[in-house]
Amino acid sequence: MATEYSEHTESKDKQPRTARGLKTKRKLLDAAALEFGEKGFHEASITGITQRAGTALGSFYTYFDSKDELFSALVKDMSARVKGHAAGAMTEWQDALEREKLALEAFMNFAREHKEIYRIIDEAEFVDPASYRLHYEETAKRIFERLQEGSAAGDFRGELEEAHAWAIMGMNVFLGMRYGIWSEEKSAVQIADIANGILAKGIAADKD
Amino acid sequence: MATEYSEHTESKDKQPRTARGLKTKRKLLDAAALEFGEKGFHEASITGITQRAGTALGSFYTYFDSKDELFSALVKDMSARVKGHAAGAMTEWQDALEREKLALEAFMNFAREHKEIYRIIDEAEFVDPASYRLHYEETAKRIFERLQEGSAAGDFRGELEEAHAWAIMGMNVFLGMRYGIWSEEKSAVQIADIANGILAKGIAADKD
DNA sequence: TTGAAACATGAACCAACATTCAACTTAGAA
DNA sequence: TTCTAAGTTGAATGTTGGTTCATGTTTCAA
Repeated sequence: MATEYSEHTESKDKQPRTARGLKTKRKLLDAAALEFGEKGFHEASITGITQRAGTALGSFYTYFDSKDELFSALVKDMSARVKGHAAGAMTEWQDALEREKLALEAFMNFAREHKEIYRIIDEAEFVDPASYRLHYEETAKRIFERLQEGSAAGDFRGELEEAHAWAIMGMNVFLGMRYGIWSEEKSAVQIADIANGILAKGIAADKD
Repeated sequence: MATEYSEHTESKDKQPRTARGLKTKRKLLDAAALEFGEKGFHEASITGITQRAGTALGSFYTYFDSKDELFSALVKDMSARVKGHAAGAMTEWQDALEREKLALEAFMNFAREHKEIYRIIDEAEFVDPASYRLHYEETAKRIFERLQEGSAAGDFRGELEEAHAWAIMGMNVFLGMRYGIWSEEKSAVQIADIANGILAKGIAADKD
């Protein structure tokens, strides 16, 4: 199942104009996601990408201006995919706390199934810092909006601010790395429960 | 004030044997931290490093086998420095919760003062994954030990596990990036308070 | 059917470093 | 003072891999 890639920032005159061209470009994009995911940006080579895609080296430059531009396009697409996957998972929930649990659970599962996406976004910190920043700023903004809704609904306390969203995001990202990418010794649900416990009551001793 | 660098894993026959050699090596190490911090591993060049250090290109290879080996040495040293700084800040505290606040506050301040260290450790994920992993695994272990001490002292609840440490670490790292490296719109104390509030009571509404 | 625009191809080009090395200088022990 | 090991130097080497381009093939509208 081939993937849709967003086209926002690509140079105007490199869009495929025929069905054949479209297919080739898609093969290149999918191959690139694999190559970058496996080897990282600098170890990855255009040759490697075109070989995986089964096209000639030169064909790459029919659709992309440079290795960097391709990576950039990929980051933006991966970012959108993560976002989409999380949104799709947060449909049925009783209260704001449960919604956060679903968000983390979805993220964990997504990371496991698409380790290459995780790596590409992470590496953007160095290859395409603007996209990296944008990705996390938008993610934080989305979390913050959920927090505000939660406060309004009486599920969360009232004084939450942006930094709370960044804290939650950091939690999620690191748990995703450790228990999603590095090892799968615990289930996504188990991890989501632990994180949710922190959000629900912190880690301090019950004083009753 | 020149910095001490640990020597664990360096090749045997490259240690300086005179005061002059020691000084040159230190200049190279300090210059490398700057160069890598500013440009990142791949954009950084040996030429750039030796120029900053004010030595000849060839002198680099008197003390290091390769660019990778140097980076590796740097990561291990930075890791030790972060650890040391945090430890130094966590001396005076009343309860385990306050200790965690001090830890984050120290980390925030350290990140601000040494943005290049932050970047070097982060980039190790791709340049020297083993060191990256080790850095975070050891940090998590240290946090987990504090959590256990806190539980034993009755400050934290009892069922805390390793994943709680990873969650806290993720929180800290992301807050450090956003409010330490990217901008300083809030003070380290403000951020530490917010994170500590999460650890103390979570984000759920008070139900009384 | 046909012709021009799209697309495909891979050899060749080229610039950017990391690394080597042989000649030279300095340190410091005896 | 002398001599050898340690350290310094920067031009030259070599490799890697992104990018270009001239040539050949396919598509599809007219």
